[in-house]
Amino acid sequence: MASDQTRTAILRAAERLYADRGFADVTLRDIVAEAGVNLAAVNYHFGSKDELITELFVTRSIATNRERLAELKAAEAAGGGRAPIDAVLRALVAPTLRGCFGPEGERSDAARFMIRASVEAVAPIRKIKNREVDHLRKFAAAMQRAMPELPEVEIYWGLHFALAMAHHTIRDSERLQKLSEGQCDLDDVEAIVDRVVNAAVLALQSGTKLGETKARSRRAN
Amino acid sequence: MASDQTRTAILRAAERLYADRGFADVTLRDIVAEAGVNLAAVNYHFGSKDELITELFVTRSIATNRERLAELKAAEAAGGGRAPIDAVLRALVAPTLRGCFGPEGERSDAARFMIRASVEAVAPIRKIKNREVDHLRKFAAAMQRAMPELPEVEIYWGLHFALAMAHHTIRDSERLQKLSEGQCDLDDVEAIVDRVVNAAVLALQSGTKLGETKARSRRAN
DNA sequence: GTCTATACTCCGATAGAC
DNA sequence: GTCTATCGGAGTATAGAC
Repeated sequence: MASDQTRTAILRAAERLYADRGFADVTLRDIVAEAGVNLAAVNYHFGSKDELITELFVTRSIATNRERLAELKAAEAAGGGRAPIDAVLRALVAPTLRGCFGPEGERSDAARFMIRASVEAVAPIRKIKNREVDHLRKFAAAMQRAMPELPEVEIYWGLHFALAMAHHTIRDSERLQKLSEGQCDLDDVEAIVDRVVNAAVLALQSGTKLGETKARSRRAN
Repeated sequence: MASDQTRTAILRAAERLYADRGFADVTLRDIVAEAGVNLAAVNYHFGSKDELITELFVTRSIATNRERLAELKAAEAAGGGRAPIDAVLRALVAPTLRGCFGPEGERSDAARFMIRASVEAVAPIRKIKNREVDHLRKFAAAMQRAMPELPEVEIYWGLHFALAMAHHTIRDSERLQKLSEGQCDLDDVEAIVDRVVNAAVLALQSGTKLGETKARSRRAN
């Protein structure tokens, strides 16, 4: 059981240091010093630095995905197997956003770690995100139930754009703050969620009107 | 003038190798071998690996920003100092998207390098992107001229979401392909541009209707 | 001014003793 | 399971040749 203590100590120290200083600035030697364990223990317990990062990210990712699905199930149950489109999109983006935003001082190591994971996009984390497709398919299906008349391809674009706005808000919140000179309030998580959901719902319906805008744009040139 | 040859050889080799294999897998020793120059030449001409990457990215970035501004000026000139909102947003996202997409086989080293820069988000490139605020402010101003009745804060959110959709489409095109099983066509650049612009225009107007959607969502829960 | 050879520091990984 | 010692390879710094 001393094994588990060492393992856990490494995980906690790594999460905190990565959250504080980012992936690029933290070495395994920093982590083991913080955890009070030996350097070789990392490779013994995790195999490699990348696999340590993978385990940290997967753990948090699974928790977020669980929340997402729970919200989706609840919304669909309330609607008798079919949730309105904004509720589906809310279930998709809200858990991620809630996990990252909120009053800056109160952010947990886990929250700040996930922000770093979005911003720095290190190799092991990119690999995992590319395997998220199966999970996303469940939301695509729910979106189709919500809008059965919409062409399937529009569903995928809409889902894609919804994630785009959510993740980009996490990743580039600093630039948005600077650009707006503080006018965009990033401390009110629920307001951000409303904003993203709202924009995503409209974006979802925009694909079917592509001909009109194209014509208007061409006329302007 | 031998100086310029060495410098240029390093830049070309670096851009090509980074485009082919990504930042994480390419070392300075790979680059100097490809360029046929000595290892120390990199530090002599650029100072550090990060500054080499910075120079590559800044060069391409300036070119893209020039295209963006040219399109914006043209659109505003055609409208007598005021362009329609979709033309402004098109000027913002089209040059970036055109530079990255198109038939996969025909992509230049520069295009593939910029895709890598978006996907891997390495430190020196993140720093530059955070300094792009001044450039974006010109588009915020043009957006305000196009929609003078819209609250300023909505302009910033709209600009933010437009960039979100454009960049996320570049960054996660692979996942979108997999999710849609090839239904989302990423070879037709202009269609992607139309789609992003269209969604961004609608997203821009969504912020003012926040109260309504919130009420609808709450009712659904 | 340019370029080269070489050495230095630090990283992640591993073999083997305990 | 844990630790020591060490490895190859990374980016960097510098002395000196041209």
